[in-house]
Amino acid sequence: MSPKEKIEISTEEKIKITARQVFLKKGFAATRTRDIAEEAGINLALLNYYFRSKAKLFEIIMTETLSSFVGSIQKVLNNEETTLEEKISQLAASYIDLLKSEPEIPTFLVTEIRNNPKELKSKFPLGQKILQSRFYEQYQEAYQQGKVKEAHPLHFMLNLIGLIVFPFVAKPLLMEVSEVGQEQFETVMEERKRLIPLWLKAMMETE
Amino acid sequence: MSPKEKIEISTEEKIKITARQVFLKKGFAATRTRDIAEEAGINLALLNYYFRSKAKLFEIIMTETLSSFVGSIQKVLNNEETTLEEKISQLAASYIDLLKSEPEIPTFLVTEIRNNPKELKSKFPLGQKILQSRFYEQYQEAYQQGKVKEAHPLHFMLNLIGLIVFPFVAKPLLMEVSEVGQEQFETVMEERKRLIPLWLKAMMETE
DNA sequence: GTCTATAGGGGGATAGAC
DNA sequence: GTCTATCCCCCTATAGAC
Repeated sequence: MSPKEKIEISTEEKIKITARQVFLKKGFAATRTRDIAEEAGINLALLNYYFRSKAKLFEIIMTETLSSFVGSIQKVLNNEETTLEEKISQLAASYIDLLKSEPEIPTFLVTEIRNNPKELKSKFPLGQKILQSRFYEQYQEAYQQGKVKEAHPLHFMLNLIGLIVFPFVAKPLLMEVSEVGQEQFETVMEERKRLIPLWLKAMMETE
Repeated sequence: MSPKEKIEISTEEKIKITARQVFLKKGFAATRTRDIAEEAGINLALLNYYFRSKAKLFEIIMTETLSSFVGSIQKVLNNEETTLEEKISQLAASYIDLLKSEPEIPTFLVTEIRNNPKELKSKFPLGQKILQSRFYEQYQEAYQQGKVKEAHPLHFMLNLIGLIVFPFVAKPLLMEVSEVGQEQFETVMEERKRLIPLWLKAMMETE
């Protein structure tokens, strides 16, 4: 490749990128391969040439999306240099940034897992990874030192993730049903980067 | 109708009940009218005889589900006899009870609104109803008295609803990805009836 | 590799008998 | 009202030319 050469995206890559957008937006069932082909500016036959079937293509997208999602979080969870509080702040900030750039991810995952709950666990032992993380260790330490009041860590995890993710799940409904617009939503999410760690601290000290 | 007569469900009603279950579980796009007919123990043609089309049937289900959902909440929001704190407790308790009996509702609403964001607003001016509620009035009073620290009420609403609803949205993923089972989930949700009001109070006093 | 044309099947809807 | 049989469209997938 000469240095002058324009960076061209291969047809295969173009299909994948487009497919990702469409699948994220509409979900597997509601997506037609024609939508993808059209939007990618290629012929429908090419999609099958490269990926054999809609299902295969979808599985690739799904796996890659989950991998990068899980991977990005694991780095934070297992950082040996940071305290529990710092990890919470980092999680809130990086999660929110990620979801601001791809707000459809939570709804996408929720609907696709509903329709196909199988095989996820074996591929992504997420629960296990959390339980084995430095993050979880630090949480347990805090609990033993009496800094955390509520016994069941499930509450803590639900609260941490829910406070971050739920607004994105509720966003379409919220924007439809109220006067909240895109700009205001983003402002509020920026504020939450700061607020969520404070809230969680206050919640953890409550019984 | 003689008093002795068994209470028989009309075919129309039977279709509607079944359709509701299937739609809630799989969503509009992934549901086949054949699924509904089969599970209702009737013939496919009957479905169209009574409801003309899949879309019409779906719209009826959707409207009724939303109506009862919204209605049940409005009663709590506009109760003149209760304080803000009591309303929060009641909302948590009755919402959680409702969702324990029909846990698919949140995911259902989220996915269907994504696929069809139109017309919801006009039919259910939910945002407006909240802003005009006694509940919201009391929240504003609390804010003016300095009991609530954070300026934007959107945070408060997102937190209130998110703490209640998010676990149900995350439930399929949670149960797939961890060792949490149905029983444990229900126990945790019962605890949250008590905890959410406490947490919210603590959060509201945090800046 | 990329296209056109078409096969093949599934699913929503209807005609018409009972 | 309820059924069987069937239509027909839409969508996925493939065959085959270029």
